[in-house]
Order: sequence, then structure tokens, then C-alpha cells
Amino acid sequence: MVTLAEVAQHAGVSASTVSYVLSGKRSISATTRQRVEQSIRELGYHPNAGARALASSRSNIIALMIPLRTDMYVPVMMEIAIAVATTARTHGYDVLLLTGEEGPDAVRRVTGSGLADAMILMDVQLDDERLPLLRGTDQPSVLIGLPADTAGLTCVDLDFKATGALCVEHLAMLGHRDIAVIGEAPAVYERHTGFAERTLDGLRARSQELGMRLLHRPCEGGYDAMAVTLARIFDERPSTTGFVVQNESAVEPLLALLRQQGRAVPEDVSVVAICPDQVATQASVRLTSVSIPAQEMGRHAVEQLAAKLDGRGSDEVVLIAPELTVRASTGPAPTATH
Amino acid sequence: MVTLAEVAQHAGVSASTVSYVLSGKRSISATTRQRVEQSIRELGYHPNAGARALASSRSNIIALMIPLRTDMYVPVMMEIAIAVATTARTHGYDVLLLTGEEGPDAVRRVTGSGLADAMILMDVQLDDERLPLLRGTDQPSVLIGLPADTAGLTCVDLDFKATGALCVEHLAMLGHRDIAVIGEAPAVYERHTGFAERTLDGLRARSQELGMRLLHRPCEGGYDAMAVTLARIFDERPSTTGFVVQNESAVEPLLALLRQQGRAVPEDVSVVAICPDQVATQASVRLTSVSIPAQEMGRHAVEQLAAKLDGRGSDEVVLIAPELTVRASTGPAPTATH
DNA sequence: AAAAGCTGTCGAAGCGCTTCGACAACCTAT
DNA sequence: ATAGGTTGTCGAAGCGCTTCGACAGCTTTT
Repeated sequence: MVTLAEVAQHAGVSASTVSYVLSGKRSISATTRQRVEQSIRELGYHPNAGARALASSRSNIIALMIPLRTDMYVPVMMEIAIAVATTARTHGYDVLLLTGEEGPDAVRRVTGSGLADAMILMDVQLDDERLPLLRGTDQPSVLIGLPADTAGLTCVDLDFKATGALCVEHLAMLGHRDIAVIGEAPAVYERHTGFAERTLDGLRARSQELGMRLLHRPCEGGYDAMAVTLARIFDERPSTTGFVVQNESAVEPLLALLRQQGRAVPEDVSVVAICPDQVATQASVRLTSVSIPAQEMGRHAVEQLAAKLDGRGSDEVVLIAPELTVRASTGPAPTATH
Repeated sequence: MVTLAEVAQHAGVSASTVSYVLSGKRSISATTRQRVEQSIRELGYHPNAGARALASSRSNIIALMIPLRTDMYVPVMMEIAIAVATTARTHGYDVLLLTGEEGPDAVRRVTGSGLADAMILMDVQLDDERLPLLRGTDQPSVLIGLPADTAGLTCVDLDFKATGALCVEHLAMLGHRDIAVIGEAPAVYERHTGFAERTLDGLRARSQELGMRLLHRPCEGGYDAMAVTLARIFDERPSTTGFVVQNESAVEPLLALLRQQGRAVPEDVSVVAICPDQVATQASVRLTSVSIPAQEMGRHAVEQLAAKLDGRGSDEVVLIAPELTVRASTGPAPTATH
């Protein structure tokens, strides 16, 4: 393995000079710089990560905690992870992948060992056990998601409340009055994962304001669960003409069942989905949807951290404004047409 | 930040003694050990990762290179990544997430900088540019996937050739004679990603042996692409009664289109999928499938590496035997029933 | 012409840990 | 009782880097 000292010798300068060429923290004459860079290239030198971390107290690593369970939003998680990794590289950081498995201990371990300079947490519960630890350390962190109390924290998330409102507004504008919400699996609500409840808040508040009737049913993914849920909905409120779906794995079952029951989309019922664009465009009906900007969230989180690590940036909550794209799954409410 | 020296002082021993308590590399009396462990707990000590890496030339980190593109097998990638991360932790390793973006440079960077002790590579091309680099370093690595030349490499993968054969056998046993393969997107074949071609090899070889006729059509995911592909297949070979699907995002479109055309599954046509179990059980028809053992591959890869890093283990190719689970999408060929 | 200020480079200290050799203290075999 | 082992602990060196202070050699100011 090539060391700094070897590069220095090869270039005929001292070790510190090479270090300053690398870091740019002191001015170096053009000729010396070139000579050093040449030596670096010729010898194929890569600075040793451990030594660097030890000497500078900076690992240039960002830790990313992803949820262990894969009961929801797998493609979203993946997209975020990839966006985080690629964005981090452009800022000179690598990404350490931690699963939720260790729980709060992972936070202790990472901050205590100096393994990473900063952390990104996903799958944040409203009252997450990791939050006190984050508040008690001076290591920067960003949450993707929104806990109940955001004081002293930096968060990035889609504005799910506005998302809920937006879905309702779109359906209202089309004349729908009775709408049903196919929610996430019950477990997601029990866990108090913020986004599900916030969406529901938005849906409820706006539908009330607009004088609409709303039915909310959590739903596991898959056909059987969906069949039961759908039957119940039409049983309780046969006049339902609008659906909002917030569960990727319920989308296709819902469409198939509606089709099977002879209810045409969008002529008889309209469906709005809250899902990544990819799902919306690949479904059997091209879905009107509010997209989940996974990449943007991941990128934003890293940029916040990079700013904080540079001494810039501060704590703030960034809620990304939802955007609804009209596709082929929504249309005027049937009663509104005559 | 608490240091080894502070722990040593607190426990009234030397730094090296604390180090040996931690590593277990020399015998320590029970009383001393307990005193040290007590101090560690009281002070909340975590060894500094950088210092440890520098002194021991071991980072206790495994690098995982995942593909940047998300055009296939997203849930599989995710499952592998999670399995790798959790298994790594049980062996005392953390996982560094690298995307394919950097290409071969990532390998150079990681091995050169001592960032990681070992690497796991996914999305391996038949003639991958990273392979020469891996062969030229003494850093252990494992490929998830199979390149053309495996000399000097350790690989883990599903035995896709046997998988292809198994699918054909199952359909043959049910009396099907004309079968169609809905393959991965054309780009996957062009990239020469081994698994797709190996599956095809297995399908072709076994169907020839069994005197069956086989049609192979690559297919992008989604409804439109599937509609075109399916039309072409029934056009060219109307007698087709068996399908093998190797593209998750083609599964649901295929089923929907068949249903729409009045072809009952499994009465008129049978469908065998090659996909994770989760997809097979959540589809609109419970699919007979060969599962992709993502977790097992991830776990196995880490265990191979852990063994190598312990000086045990050696280069070998492990092909996991496919298992076909019969569900509700396959049945006797229609002509075979009378 | 002296003082003051830059610029570019160097030497040395030290980051927190692992690990090697040394050695005291004890135990066992002769 | 002595030589030869064990066992448990310590001190010191050193891993490869960053960074601070020093300073030589300039240029600019007074």
C-alpha cells in the first residue's frame, strides 16, 4: 500500500506538503502541486481512510438507517438509498448502511465510535426512541419523515397533509362527494409512523371543509385483503365514487377488483394514488397520482448534512409540496354528468 | 469522547490490558476483566473506529456495490442489501453502500484506501470490468451473480440454468408442449447480465430434451409492452399453453391481459414465474414459482467473506438449487385433459 | 535601508488504538 | 532447591495522516 510519505519522497517534498496539496488548506506553488499530483498518479496513491479519520476526526462517512421491515414502500426506500449514496459521493462522502435492527444502539455506536460524521434516519416514528439520542449529540443528522416533536431536529419529507388535501380537492373538483381511502396496513398506523396519519389528517380536514364524506379503511396489500376491504366499503357506502390509495401493494388488487365488479375506471369510479411515479405509470390503468419524491428527499437530506458539516446550514423542517399528476384513473363523478 | 486511556485509568490498569480485554487476544484474569468491563460500561466507551482501523489495518467494514439502475429486481436487491447488513452485524462488520455509478474506480478506491476489508458485488456482467481488479488484489470479495470466467473468484447465485430446466420440467409434466418465455427487458440481455442468459440456456436445453417448443421474447415491464409481446406470441404460436415469466414487472400485466382475453389461468394457460415469494403470493393469481432466495444469497455472501477474513474459507462458486413451489397458476395442459 | 507582511515549505507532535517484547509472579517437574 | 513453564500485565513503538508553529525567502511599505 502506497503511503503519503512515499508520495512525498517520490515528489521530493515533505509529507505535510503532500497533505496540503490534497486538502488545499494552505497555498502551494503551482509547480510543486503539479509535481505532487504527478507522483500521486504514478504511484496510484489513495489516502488511508483510517489514518485520515484518526488525524482529522472526520470519517467522511454518512450513516443511513433504513427500516428492517419491508412491509411498505420498498421501491421508495431503495430509491432514497440510492439517491443518498450517489449524492453523498458528489460531496466526498461514503454511506454506511445500517438497518433498524439495532435500534437506538446503532445511534450510540455510530456517534460513540466516530464511524460516521452524520446520520440520516428513515422510517421515523412519531415518538421515536432515537430522537433523544440525536438531540443529545452534536453530530448532525437529518430525518426523512416527521416525528411529533421536531424541536432541534432537521427533517425532510413530503408534505403528506397537503398531499391528502390535494387528493380530496382533485376529487371534489370532479364532483365526487363520497370517497373512500384505502390506507396502509393497520400495523403502519399502530406503529405511529407519521406519514400515514398526516395524510389522513389532510384527507379528513379538507373533505370536511368541502362537505364530502370520507371513509378510511387500512388495508394489507394483496388481493384477498383488498377484496374484503372493498366489499365492506361498498356495503357501508354504496354511493362511493372516489378512491384514494396509499399502499402500493393495494393498487393493482383494487384496480383488478373494480374491473371484475364491472365498475369502470374512471367512468364509474375515480382512483387517486399516492405512490412513486413508476408505480402510477406501470399500473393497469395509468393512475392519477401524487408522486413520492424519493430521490429528491434523499438528495436533499444529504445536502442538508453536507451543509451542516461545512458549518453552514441549520435545523429546519422541509416539507416538499405535493404535486398531483392527472392521468387516466380520474374523471367526473357519474352523478355529476347529468 | 471517551478513550481507551481513560477507561484504563478508571479501571486502574494499562491501556494495553483494556485492549486485550476487548479483543480477547491474550488471557486476562477474571477480576481484571470484570473491572475493565465495568469501567467500559460506566464511561460508555466505544472504541474509535479510525484509530482501530489504523492500528490494526482492519476497518471491520464490508463494501456492498449495488446497481445504480433500478430497472429490475428492486425488491430482490433490497432484500439482499438488508440481509447483507444484518448478517454482517452478527459478524461484527458494518456495511458500506456503494452504487455502481463509480464503476471500477470504486473498487480501486475501496481497496486503495482501506475503507473496507472486503467487498460484495452485485449485478455482475458476464465480462465485468471490475473482475481484473478483484483478481489483482488480496482483498477478499464475493460476487452475487456469475461472470463468464469464475477462476479465482467466489460467487453465490441461484442456479438459474437449473431454474430454467425446472420450470420446463414442471410444465412438461403437466402435458404442456408449446411454451413461451417472457424474458427480462432487452437491455438486460444486451448488458450480458449472466442470470438472464443462464435461465434461457436452461429453458432451451431442457425443452429440447423433452421435445417441447419454446418461444423466447424479452419484454419491458408494464401493460403496453406486455400487450404487444403477448399478441405476437399468440400470433406466431397460437397453440401456446405454458408461460415462464422472468420479469417481475411483467407478471401482473400478463395475468391481467390473459384474463381480459378470456384465457383462464390455469385452465387454459399455465404460468410459472421466477420471482421472490412475496411477488408470487401477492399476485392476482397465486403463482407457481421458483423463488429467488435473496436473503439466502446475501447471508451466504457475508458468511463467505467472514470466513475468508478469518483465514478460513476459499474461492468457490456456490449455486443455490432452485425450488419450485406449486401454487394456483399451473395445471394440466388443456389438450392433455381429454 | 529597515520593518513589516506574504507565500510556500518543512519538522514534529499527536490522533487512539493494537501489538510486540519484556518481565514479574506464580506453578510444575526434576 | 533449581530450572523451565505458564499466566497476567505493562511500556513503548508505530499505524498513516493532519495540523500547528517556525522560518526562509520574497515583496511591499515606510
